[in-house]
Amino acid sequence: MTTAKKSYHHGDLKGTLEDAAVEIIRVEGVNGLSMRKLADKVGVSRSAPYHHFEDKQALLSAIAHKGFVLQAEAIDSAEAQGEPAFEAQVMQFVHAYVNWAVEHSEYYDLMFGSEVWQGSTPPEQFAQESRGYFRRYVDRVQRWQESGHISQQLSALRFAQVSWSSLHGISRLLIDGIYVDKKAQEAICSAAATIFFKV
Amino acid sequence: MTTAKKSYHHGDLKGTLEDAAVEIIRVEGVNGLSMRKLADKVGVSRSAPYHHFEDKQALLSAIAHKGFVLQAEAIDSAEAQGEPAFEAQVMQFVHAYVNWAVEHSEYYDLMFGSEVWQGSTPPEQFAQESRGYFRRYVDRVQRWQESGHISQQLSALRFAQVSWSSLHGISRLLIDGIYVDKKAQEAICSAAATIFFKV
DNA sequence: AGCACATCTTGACACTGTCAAAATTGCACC
DNA sequence: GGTGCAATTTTGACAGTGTCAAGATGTGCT
Repeated sequence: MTTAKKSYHHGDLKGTLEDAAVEIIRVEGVNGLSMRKLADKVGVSRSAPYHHFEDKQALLSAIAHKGFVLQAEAIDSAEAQGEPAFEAQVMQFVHAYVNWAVEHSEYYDLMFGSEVWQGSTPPEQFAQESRGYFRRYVDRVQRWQESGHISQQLSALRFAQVSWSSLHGISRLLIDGIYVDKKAQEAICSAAATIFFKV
Repeated sequence: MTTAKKSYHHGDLKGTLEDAAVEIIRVEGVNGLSMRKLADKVGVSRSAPYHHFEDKQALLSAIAHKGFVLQAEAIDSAEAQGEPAFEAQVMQFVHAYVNWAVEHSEYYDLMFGSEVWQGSTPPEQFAQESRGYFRRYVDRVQRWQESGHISQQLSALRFAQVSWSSLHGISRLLIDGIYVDKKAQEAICSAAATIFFKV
C-alpha cells in the first residue's frame, strides 16, 4: 500500500489516508466516507488529514486522479496482451473499459462525479489531465479510421464522443444498479462493439 | 405549482416542499439541499417535512418519480408534433431525450442517481415503474426492427440497452460538465442517431 | 361544544466539515 | 549532546446536518 516511507510522525499519512478512503468508499459508498471516520480508521485525530488535503474534496480529487492512472494502465495492459487484429483489439478495449469501471467503481464514481468537475476548487490541472485521456481516445479512433476499419463519415471527434458516451453510459448503468442483470454485461459490451465498429 | 388545496394548516405542504426542493436543487445542486434549509424556505419548522416524507431520501425519490413522468410527457409531445417519417422520428427522439435531461438536470440527477436505486429504503415500486419506461423503449426498438428500419442482427433488448446507454452517457457527460462545448450537443446527438439508426 | 385526528413546533442527540490555537515531534545545526 | 525551527498532530470550538420524541395547535365532524 503505497511507498510507506515511515518518515515523520506517522509515516506517509497521505498515502495511508488515500488507501483507507478508497476502502471505505468501496464498502460504504462515497456518502459513507467522512473525514472523521477516516481519521479514526487510520488512527489519527480528526483534523490531521487537513495537513495533507486542503479539503475533503481535495482528497476525493486525488483518488480520482489515481483512478485515471490505474484505468489507463489496465486498458493498456489488456490491449498489449491481446491479439493485434482490429476486431480483437476493439473487443478487448470495450470490455476492458467497462470491466475496469464496474470492478473499480470506488474510483470511477469519483473520476466522473460532477463534484470533481464543477467543484468550487476548480481542479484545472485535473481537468486538463483527464482531457488528455480523452484526446488519446480520439487519436485511437482516428487511427482506426485511417486504416479503414471504421467509417470516415463522421469526424474522429464526433465518433469518439458518441462511442465513449456509450461506454460511459453502460458503465454507469451497471454501477448504479439500473442494469441489474450482471451476466448481461459481456453481451452488452459485445453488442456495443458490434454496433460501433461493425465487428 | 401543484394543486394548492389550502386545506389544513399550511395548504398542500407536500407539493410546496417538492417544488421548493426542485428549485433549490436547480440553483445549488443536490448537495445544496438540506431539509432544514428547505423547511426555512417554505416557512415551516425543521421537522414539519417529516410528516409528508419519511426521509430525505423519500423526498428525493418523489422528485425522481415526477421526473420520469415529465420526461415521458416531453418526449411524447415532441414525437407527436414531429414528422412521421422514420428518420425524423429518430432524430426527434434522440434530441428530445438529451435536451430534456440537460435542461432538467435537477430531475435527471435524481432519476438515475445511485442513491435512489440502491438506497436502504428499496423503492421497489419506483424501480418497477422506471423499468416500465425502459420496456417502452425496447418496444419502440422492436417496432423499428420489424418495420425494417434498423438491423435485426441484435435482439431488440440488446440494441435498446446499448443505444439507451449512449443517450444516458451523452446526457451525463453534458450535465456533469465533462463535455464542455455546449454548442456541440446538437452535433453529438445527430451523430449518435446516425451511428445507431443509419439515418 | 367537544372529540379525534391531522398537522406543526420545540428540544434534543449524534454526526458532519473545518478552522484556530496549542502541543508534540523529528531533523539540522552548533 | 543540546537547541531551535519547522513539520506534524491534537484539542477545542462552531455552524450545519438528518432525524426522533413529546408537546402544542389547529380542523372538521358529531
